[in-house]
Amino acid sequence: MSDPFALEAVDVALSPMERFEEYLKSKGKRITQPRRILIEHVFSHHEHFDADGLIDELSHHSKGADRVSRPTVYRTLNELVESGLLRKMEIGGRAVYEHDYGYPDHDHLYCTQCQNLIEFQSAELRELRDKVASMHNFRATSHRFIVNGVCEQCQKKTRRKKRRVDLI
Amino acid sequence: MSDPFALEAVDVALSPMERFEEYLKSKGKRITQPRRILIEHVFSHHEHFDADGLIDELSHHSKGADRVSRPTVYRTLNELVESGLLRKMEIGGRAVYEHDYGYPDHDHLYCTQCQNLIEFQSAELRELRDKVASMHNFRATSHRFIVNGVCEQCQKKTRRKKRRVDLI
DNA sequence: ATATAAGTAGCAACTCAGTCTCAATAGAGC
DNA sequence: GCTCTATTGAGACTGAGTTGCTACTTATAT
Repeated sequence: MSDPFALEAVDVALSPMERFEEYLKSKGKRITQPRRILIEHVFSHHEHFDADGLIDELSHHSKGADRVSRPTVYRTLNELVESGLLRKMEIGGRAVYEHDYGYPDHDHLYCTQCQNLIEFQSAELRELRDKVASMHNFRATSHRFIVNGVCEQCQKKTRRKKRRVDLI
Repeated sequence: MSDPFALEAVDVALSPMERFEEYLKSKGKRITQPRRILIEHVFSHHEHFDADGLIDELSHHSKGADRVSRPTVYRTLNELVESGLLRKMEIGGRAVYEHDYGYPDHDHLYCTQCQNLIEFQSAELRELRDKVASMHNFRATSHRFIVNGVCEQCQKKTRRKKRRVDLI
């Protein structure tokens, strides 16, 4: 049973690794082992993630060759955001990252119960944003729209719990 | 020359102080001097502010009677958010507060150049939010919409600077 | 291949916002 | 005023993220 709202990846000419190499070269930076490990890791699955998780996986629980230190995880995440490969957002005072390169623009529903992020796309939102911006002579470059609430599953769980309580 | 988009305050039965007292009583909490000082201070002007500013004004540069300690500033801010008097948001990894009680719902344009927040209201946004939410069987309770970009004044400044450079 | 120069990794120390502990104090109700 | 309990303030602490520094890689020239 597939999610009818799941977002499709966008076709891109270069792999994330290649794009990152372009970026590094353009900045006179070097393609190093830790940077390779990190980007490989980050683009091997498509979930939202935070620095802490990466540090756990790459720094704490890692044996020799593919270990990356804490500062380097942070440094490289910043470079990935800077280069447009990742998008960073703050949710509940916590930095969360997601793929940007090769992934369509979208916004999020945030379930305050299970902390899950649900993605959605809306052309109308973009239009609305640009309309409001132009009304204020504001040159919009990006936006962050997060809807807080309770997702379908958590609503069901809560209802079930309530019913159970009612029986007592 | 007044801002044609300035938001109007909403009429409310109780003053912020009175509302806060209601809240405190309902929670078995006490109406103390530091809490009074803080809320008085916070509702005496209508800008966006952060904990740091309050600490500066009330904790560092304050003489005797209306001094409030750093932990108490943080504690009370949380209570003010909890009680619905203030709204908290994260911008650039930094917590920013604004009046909620007696102030209409709105969202923000954030100028990445001068760090200013411009408020705007949009009924359409609310409708759009609820439409998207219901499409996902999501029960929306609130949202945060921040448009990043450059405000009118900063655009002018930048253009001027560019022109100056062009002359060289 | 090899030397060389410059960028980078890792460590540990640091910063900064926010929280916690705890002893002393001050509200609220009697 | 007295008592009980919430609260304050000081300082210690936490956790995310950053920085200074030295040893090490990487890129490039030799």
